[in-house]
Amino acid sequence: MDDRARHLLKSLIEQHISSGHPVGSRQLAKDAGLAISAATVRNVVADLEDAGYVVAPHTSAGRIPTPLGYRFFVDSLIHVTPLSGSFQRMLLQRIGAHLPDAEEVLQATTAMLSELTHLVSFIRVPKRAHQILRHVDFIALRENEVLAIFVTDRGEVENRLLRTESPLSPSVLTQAANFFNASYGGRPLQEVIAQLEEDLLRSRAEMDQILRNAMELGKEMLMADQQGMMVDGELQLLDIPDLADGPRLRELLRTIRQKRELVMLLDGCVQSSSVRLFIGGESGLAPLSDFTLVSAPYHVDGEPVGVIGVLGPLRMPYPEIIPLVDGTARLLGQALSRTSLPSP
Amino acid sequence: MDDRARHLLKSLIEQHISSGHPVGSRQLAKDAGLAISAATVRNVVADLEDAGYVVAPHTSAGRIPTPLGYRFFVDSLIHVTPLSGSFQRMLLQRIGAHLPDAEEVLQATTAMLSELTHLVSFIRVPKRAHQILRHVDFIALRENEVLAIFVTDRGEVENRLLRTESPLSPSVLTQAANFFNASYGGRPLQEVIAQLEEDLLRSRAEMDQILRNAMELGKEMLMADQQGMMVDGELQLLDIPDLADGPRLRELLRTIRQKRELVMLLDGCVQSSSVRLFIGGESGLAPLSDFTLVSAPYHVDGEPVGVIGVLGPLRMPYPEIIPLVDGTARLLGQALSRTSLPSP
DNA sequence: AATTGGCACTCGTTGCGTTAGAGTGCTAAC
DNA sequence: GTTAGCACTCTAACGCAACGAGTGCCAATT
Repeated sequence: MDDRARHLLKSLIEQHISSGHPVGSRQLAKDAGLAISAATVRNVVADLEDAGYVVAPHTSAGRIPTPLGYRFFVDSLIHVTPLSGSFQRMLLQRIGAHLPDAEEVLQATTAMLSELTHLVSFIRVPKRAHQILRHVDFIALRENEVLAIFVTDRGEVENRLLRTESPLSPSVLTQAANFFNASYGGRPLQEVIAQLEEDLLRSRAEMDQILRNAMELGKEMLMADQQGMMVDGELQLLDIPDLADGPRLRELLRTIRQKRELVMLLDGCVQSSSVRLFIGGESGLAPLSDFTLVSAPYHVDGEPVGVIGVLGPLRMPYPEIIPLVDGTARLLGQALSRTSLPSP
Repeated sequence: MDDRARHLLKSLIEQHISSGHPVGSRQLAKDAGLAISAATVRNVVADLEDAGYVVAPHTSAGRIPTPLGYRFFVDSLIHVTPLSGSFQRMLLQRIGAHLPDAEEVLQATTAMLSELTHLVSFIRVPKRAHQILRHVDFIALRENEVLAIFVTDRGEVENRLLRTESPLSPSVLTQAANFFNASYGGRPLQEVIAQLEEDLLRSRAEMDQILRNAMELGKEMLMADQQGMMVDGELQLLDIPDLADGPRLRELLRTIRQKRELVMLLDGCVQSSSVRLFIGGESGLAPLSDFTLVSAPYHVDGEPVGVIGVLGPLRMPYPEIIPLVDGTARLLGQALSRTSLPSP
């Protein structure tokens, strides 16, 4: 493909992104800024169609980009410019306003991303496997109910009500908690679970029951990761005039709701070095085939722990969206990292 | 209004609820089961229109009920039959499956209600004011960060990261927690807050800082009540063919999102003796004027603590919806009450 | 060999008149 | 008080023609 064709394809896609309509040869010739007639444009565009980058919705209409066309566009036709320093500072301020509560930070970040992009945004929550178990508590609530509380070094708290077969006295519970803290405290959650599993096989002490329950709670905490995803801005989807309602939108919303598939998709991006796009059917998920997903992993203390992203129509302003998602991911990681806390 | 008119109005509304179309005199005469001609029906319906119970969308169409018509319908034309025992047992089983975790119970209940009614459902979460503070913990996470954890007798846990000005040793924190538990434990949250406020004025001890923070956490727990609402089934709104998209739907979704107004509305129903309906504009909230809200308070241990409800188009199957909401409220209260727990 | 203007052709969109049907209100008869 | 009949109204659906945007192709031009 020669230079002129690339330029025309770029111009065509840009026009279609901003107008939403199919782009005709006449308009394209005018807007591309080339000293070229509409007829010549037609020839070139016909080649682009043969190559699969654009299609005509019907015989006598202009062309619109195919997913392949968008892919080529983002890969080879545009170069994204990083966010300006002042803009970054603004975002960071907005994200960081909710420190030190990590959950609130995540919520604020999705809300912000959705607002800035006018798209649905989501965050794959940070993995907990490497968080360190800081504290465990067993609290007697009523006769046969014990509340188990796990606290990690990042301030995440998970709790669960346990039913016990026989009433346990507060002193037994305190003892159990002390033992627990001594044995398992200060170690990564993942290790704790493994250790618990092993210990349970060996010992058959009277604490079995509470140990077992605690282990399950620990497992649940890790398990929660497997469906930990925050979504914001679903309403933005209703504002897309193109696919206004249609069954595809329904399908998409349901997919977002169910999370499972999306989470699997996102988890494949955690190790990516940078921003990553799934345009149209590239994700392999049927309900996404009319949409584009832009994702970027974020790192906490150097470890890639989660992914943020936005989801919208194929026709989205990529040159703005991509740096926004990328930048937000970096800033989020920065905000959540230990080093971000002001030293005393 | 005579008996026949009542019968016709009832029949008209039932037909419109099931078909969604305006109901004409011919159809109505046939379906009402009266030995009456269409012409007679026309006369009666004309009176009903004068009385404001029905309107004709345009000159040569049948009639559809007005909000006033629906109001009369639910007040005087139908009598709701309670849910069957076996059905109640089924629901209770589904609700209770998630005990003893109250939060999960609430979530399961909204999901169930939404699924059964095919409407948006929501729950005003139980008020915490009367819950008893069972346990407080202060945990040192890092240099200047302390995690405060409050536990109530119902197993609700709230936590918050506090920044302290100077590093606090674990022993100081333990001491603080012990003091806290001894002074304030076992009392209703509301009292705890009041007491804290008072104590803070008097003492100027070194614990001031942590006390103050703890008080704020306690306040936050109560405050959280003020916007505590769960929503499920927003997607159901998209299935309403009538107002398919339109700006009203958007407006409604936004209102649901913002919660504030809805929460205020619902709070007005906590003291109601039973199920309560807001048909059309009756709520005074403009975005609800094309919808009906059905709410019912639920009681925990005899105290009215929250409200559940559904939201849908004016044209909803009231004779099914009303007992469903009412029954679910009762069962939810039952599930959450202490007495529902199997005694040892 | 690439480019361009011209031209016939296609097809979606828009606007308009026509028709069919449903339903009403009214009146006169029962 | 009820009913049948009838003229009238209004919407929804359909068909049709005009319009215009856009294409593809060909022959002429550079």
